[in-house]
Amino acid sequence: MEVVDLLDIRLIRDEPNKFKELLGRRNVSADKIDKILEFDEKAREIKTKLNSMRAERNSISKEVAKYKAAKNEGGVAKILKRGKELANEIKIEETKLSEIQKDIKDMLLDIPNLPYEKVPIGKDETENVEIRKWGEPRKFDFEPKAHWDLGPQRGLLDFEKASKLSGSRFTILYKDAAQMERALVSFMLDLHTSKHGYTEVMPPHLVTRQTMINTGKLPKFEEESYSTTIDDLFLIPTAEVPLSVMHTGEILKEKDLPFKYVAYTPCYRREAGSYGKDVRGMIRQHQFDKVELVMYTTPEKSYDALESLTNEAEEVLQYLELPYRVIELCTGDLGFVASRTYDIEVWLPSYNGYKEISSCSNVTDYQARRANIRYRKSDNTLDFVHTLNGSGLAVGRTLVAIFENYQKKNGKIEVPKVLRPYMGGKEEI
RNA sequence: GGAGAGAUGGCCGAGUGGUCGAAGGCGCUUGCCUGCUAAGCAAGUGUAGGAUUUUCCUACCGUGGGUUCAAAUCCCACUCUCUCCGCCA
Repeated sequence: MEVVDLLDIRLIRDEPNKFKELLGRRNVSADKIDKILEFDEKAREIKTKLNSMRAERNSISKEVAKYKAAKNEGGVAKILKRGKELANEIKIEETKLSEIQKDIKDMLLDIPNLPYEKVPIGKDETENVEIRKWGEPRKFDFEPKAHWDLGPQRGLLDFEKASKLSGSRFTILYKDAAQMERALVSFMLDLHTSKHGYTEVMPPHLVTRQTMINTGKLPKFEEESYSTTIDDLFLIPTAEVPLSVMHTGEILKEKDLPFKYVAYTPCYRREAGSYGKDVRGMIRQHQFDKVELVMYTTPEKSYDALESLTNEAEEVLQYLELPYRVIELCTGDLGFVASRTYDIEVWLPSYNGYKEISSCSNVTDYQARRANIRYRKSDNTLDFVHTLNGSGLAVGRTLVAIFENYQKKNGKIEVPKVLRPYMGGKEEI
C-alpha cells in the first residue's frame, strides 16, 4: 500500500488548513497534520536525491553493457568502481526513505476520515441533532416489563446459562425467541433483496489483519477486536468489514455502479471501552446478529446514496411498526471512518427513550484508498469509489424492541404482522 | 498435513541477468470506411512520484529480503491460487 493512497497526502499538502479545520471539528489536533507535513517534506527531499542517484546508476549500467560489448575491459573496471560506490550511497538513502515512509504511514493510519462540511459541529453525543421521528411510543395501560425481566420469566431468554458458557454479555435464545430472531433475519434480507435491489452475500466471519486495516478498524481498535491466537485472524465486528473491501485492488466499471450488498452475519465485539454500560439484557453483547447494508458508489452520488440507504433501513422499522427517530451524529461523535452518519434509534420502554438500532455512514473514499478500490470513469481516468454502510438492522435489538413494545399484560408478546408468515402464522408468543 | 505447478498491464499471455515498462492477442479510445449494426483499415491505450513540465527522470512484473555496476529474469523466506494424495464436516 502506497503512503499516498491512505489519505491522499497530496491533498493534505495542498490544503493543510482545510484538513486542520475539518479534523479539528472531530477533536484531532493540528499538530498531527504539521508533523505529517514535516515528515513528508523530508521524504520528498530524499526522494529527489534518490531519483538523480538512480538515474546515474542506470546510465552507468548502460555504459557497462556498452563497454563489455566493445570488449573494453579497462573502461569497465573504471566505471565499476563508481558504480559500487553509488550502490552503497543509494542503499543508505533508501533505508532512510523507507523509515520515514513507515512513520508517515503509521501517522496516516491514525488519522480519521474528514467530516462532511455540513455535519453539525459538536463535542460529543450530547450535541447530535434529531432529524425526524416516526410513530408514537405506545401508551401502556399496565406497567411494561423490560426484556431482561420478561424474557427469562417467559423462558425465552436466558442470561445466566449463557454466562456459564461464555461469561458476561452473552444470551441464549429459546423456542419462539430463537425462531423470531431467525424470522427477523429472513424478513430483513427479503426486504432488502427483493424491494431495494441488494445482492445477498454470505461472507467469511474471520478476516486477515490486512482486511481489518483496510476497513479502518485497525490499528486504532485492536483492543476492541477478537482475534485468533494462531493465524492472526480477526472475528468480524460487523459484516461491513468483509463487504466493504470485497473488491480490494479492483478497478470497477462506472456503469456497473452502484454495488449494493446485504449480508446477515453475527458480529463479535469485545466492548472493552463500555464497562458498566448497558449491562442488563441483550442490548450490548459480545456476539449479536446483524443484517448489514453496504454500497459502492461514485463520489458524486455517495451523499444521495446515504439518504436512500438510511431510508431503506428505516423501512424495516416501519414494516414492524416500531416507533423510531433518526439523528445525525455531530462531528465529535462520528466514527473513525465516517464522514457523515445517521443513527436510527428505536423506542424502548425499558429505557424510556430511544436506543440506537442502526448506524448509516458515508465512508467516502477512506476505505477505498486503503483497499485500493477504484473505478474507471467515462473519460477513462481512474478514481476511488465511495463506500457506505448501514445496519439494516441490528437483529438482537430489534427482537428486544418487539418484546418490549409488543408485550401484553399477560406477558405474551404479539408477533408483528409482517413476521407472521416467517413464524408459521403465529400471532403471539 | 505430503507432493507438484503457478502468480507478469483492464483481461489472456510471451519473456531465465544489460535498448524489457515489458512481444502478441483481446478489450477500450479516436479516426477512416461501410447510407443502420457488425466486420474491415489506421493510430493510440498501465499506475504513480519528481523535475528546469509540449520534454526528461524515477519506481512498480504476488509480498518481503538478498546477490550484482545492473534483476520480471539468479538466491532465500513468506502469502495466495490450481492439481494430486492423505485427513475431515
